[in-house]
Parts: sequence; C-alpha cells; structure tokens
Amino acid sequence: MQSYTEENYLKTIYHLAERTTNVQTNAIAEQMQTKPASVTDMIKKLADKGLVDYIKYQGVTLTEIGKNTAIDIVRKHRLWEVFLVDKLNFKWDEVHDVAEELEHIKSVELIERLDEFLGFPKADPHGDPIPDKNGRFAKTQFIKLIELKVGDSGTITGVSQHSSAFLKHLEKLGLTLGKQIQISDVTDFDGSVEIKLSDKQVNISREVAKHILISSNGKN
Amino acid sequence: MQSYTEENYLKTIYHLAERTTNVQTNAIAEQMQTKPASVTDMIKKLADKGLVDYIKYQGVTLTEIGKNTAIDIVRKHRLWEVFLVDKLNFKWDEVHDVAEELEHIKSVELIERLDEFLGFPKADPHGDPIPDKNGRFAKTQFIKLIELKVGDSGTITGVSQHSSAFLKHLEKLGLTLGKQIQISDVTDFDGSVEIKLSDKQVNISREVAKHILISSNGKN
DNA sequence: AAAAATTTTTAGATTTACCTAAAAATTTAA
DNA sequence: TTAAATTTTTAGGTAAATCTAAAAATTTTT
Repeated sequence: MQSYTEENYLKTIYHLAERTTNVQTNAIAEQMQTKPASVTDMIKKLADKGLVDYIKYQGVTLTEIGKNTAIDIVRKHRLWEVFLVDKLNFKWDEVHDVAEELEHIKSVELIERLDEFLGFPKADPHGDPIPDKNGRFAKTQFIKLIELKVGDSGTITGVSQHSSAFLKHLEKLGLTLGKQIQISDVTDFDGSVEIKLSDKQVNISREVAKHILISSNGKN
Repeated sequence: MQSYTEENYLKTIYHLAERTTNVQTNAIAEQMQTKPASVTDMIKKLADKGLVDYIKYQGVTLTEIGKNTAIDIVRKHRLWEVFLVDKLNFKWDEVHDVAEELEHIKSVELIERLDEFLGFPKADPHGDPIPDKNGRFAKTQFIKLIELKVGDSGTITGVSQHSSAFLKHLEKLGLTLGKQIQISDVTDFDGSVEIKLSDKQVNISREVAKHILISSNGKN
C-alpha cells in the first residue's frame, strides 16, 4: 500500500519515463514542484520498497511492480476525467485538478464499477488511452498535425498539451476531439497551418499544430 | 483550508454533538481510534483556527464555522453514497468506507454538479438527510420502530446503525427503505417484534427494532 | 585533462499527526 | 469531604515528507 505522495512520485516517474529511460532527480523535482533533496529522499524509500531501481547519481527506472502501480493510477485518473466530462458536464479543460485528487481513492471495486458505468471507455477527454484493468493500453496511431502535408486529412483524436489555456483555445476554434480536418495550406513565413473543417476554415500557429494529434485517413 | 485529518475530527465532533452538548476528549479518541493525548493536541489546533470552542477539561463545541465545515463534509459523504448505490449499484452496506475517502475531495463545483446529476436527493441510502448546499437539512419525522404499538403502521425510512452486519441482516429480511410495515405483535418474553410486510411476516429482535426508523402514517 | 558548470546527495532542521508515560484536574464513591 | 477512580493534559519522542546549505559526483567546456 502506497501513500498519496508515493503514488504521485510513481505517476510522475512513469510519465517522465515515456521520454527518457533513466529519469533524473531534477526532472522529478521540477515536475512535482519540490526540491531535488526531497526527491532523493523519496527515491530511496521507493527503492527500499522495490518500486524503483535506483543507482546513485544515475536516476531511476520503475520496477515491474512500480510500473503497474503507476499505470493503475493513470487508469483511475483518466476514468474519472471521463466521468467528469460525460456525466457531470465538465469541460475538458476543467477536469485535471479534480481527477488528481480522485485518482488516489483506493477501491478496486469502485473503479471496476465506474469503468462499467462509463461503458469501458478507451480514451479520456483529451484522447489519452485508458489502460484496462490488467494495465493494457489499446494501440493508438497518432500523427502530430504538424507532420501532415497540404491535402492530407484526418480526425482529431488527441492533444499533447493539457493546459487550460491551450484547451480553451482549441475549443474556441472548434478543434475538438472527433472533428474531421483537412490541411489546406501551410504558410512559409511562420509555419502556421490553414485547416479546413466541415463548416469553416481556421488558422493555427505552428506551436498549436504541434500539440494536436490526428488519426490519419490517408494522404492525398 | 483544512487537512484530511482536521476534517475527520470536525465530522466526528459534529456527530458526537448530536447527543451531548460538550464533546469529551475520550469520546473523540474512541470514535477516531486514536489516543486522548492526540485528541488534545488536535483540539488545540482546531481552537487556534477558530473551528471549535475549547475550555480545558470541559470538552469542545463547534463554532459556527466549524459546524458549517462539518456539515459540508456530511453532505459530501451522503451524496457520494447515493452515487455509489444509485449509479454504481453498490449495496447499502458497502458504501461507507469508500465514501469516507470521497468526502474529502475538495471541489465545490464537483459536489454541486454531482448533486444535480443525482437529482438533488434528500436522503442517503440509509435514510440520513442530505443537507443542501447552504447546509440546511430537510425536516425529518422519524419514530423508532421499537416505539410503535401493535397495529401501528408506517414506512421504513432510515436506520440508526450502519454496520455492514446489521444492514445485511435487514436486507435478508426484506426490511429495506421504502417498505410498508405494520406491527402485528410484540412478544412479552424478549420484546421481539412481529412485523407484517406486504408479502410476508417477519420477526425481529428488540435490538434490531431499536435501529429501524419509521415515518409513521398514523396509529390504529 | 583540468577547470567550470551542473546535478545529485548528505546533513541537519521543520511540521504534522501521532505515540507513551506521568502529572494534574475533575468526578464519583465511601 | 476525603479517598479513589476517571478523565484530561503535559512533556518528551517518533515517523513521514518536506526544506536549506554545503559537500560530492558527474558532465561539459575550454
């Protein structure tokens, strides 16, 4: 059984490990809004519990058990986000903080029943995949919008940025999950992208285009 | 802002204050499964924060703020219990522990939307009243089943015992909330009560009868 | 391959919520 | 109304998770 804090460390390490193999102390500290010295302390504790492998000065990796624990927290977080949006009518930019709390409620029964109540969703309101109760993720085929060429089309199926400001911006432009899009132009000057939606045309900056994920339905 | 632990103390004091005016240190300790010395420490802290009035050796009472905080936690607990039973199909004897955790999730928006989603329920699965968002309880008129005379009838609307064993027992006898009952006999020997339900007759001990609450529809 | 810069760890404190043991106050009983 | 029993508080300590400041290890730069 892990404490609230231990769970947060495991989750953070899990997410950071999606980018690098050995997760560094400073990276964890920055992510968790704490100091490197505190991270070192906690890492030792997690290592003692067999949740991470740790070599001094070399960063950490999750053990099998540590990884499973982290995935379980991710699962809970994303299921609660679906609940908040689908059942309680929260907007996709409003759910993160509450889900950060709900993810720590300890009851296997609760999550299994919630999963069923929600219809066993495969993705959360931002398109992030929800692992099943065995920790397995559905395979996802995302391409960053920025990588598409003029004429390519696809469906918005995710975002790689969860800040409220970014999500509100997309909402305003009508770029929400499930929308069909086609690239009509890419501006040489600043790399901004002109996008054709079913009913209108919108222009987004290169920065925004980087964080929209598309499930492609073929090149032109 | 209160900690998880402070919230639990306030809730415990609130419930104990339903029986006695000045809540004693030992009573709190017993209820919270902790030691009197720890309670004294926490009481001082709560007094410093203006949540309880405290005179050494005389026990505590909640201040207006403390009471409102406690009522808010009770509200959250009971709403979550309704969610668990109505939406996730938990049984009424399975919800307490999970609700003990859920009641500490801090989001006003969440609870208001949950309340709406559940249809603004007035009572939880055990018949306990749910305060509205201003902390006001609907007036309830309960009589203990034990106080009814032979021939009296009414509707089961609550229980004053929440142990899983007790609730499972009632479930098995078919004595669940909303059921119409009539007292057909009270045994002189042991005070056990014979009850007529719509479809059957059941016998319950005096001890069980003490903890069933009835909204009476008149004497015979 | 030293020197400089960065990263990480250690050492020693702090805060919260506990604890035990002993002292003090209050209540009950003789 | 003392003595005994009970309740409550105080005093001193512990474990978890944090911190600052300084030391040690590693990496980068020259």
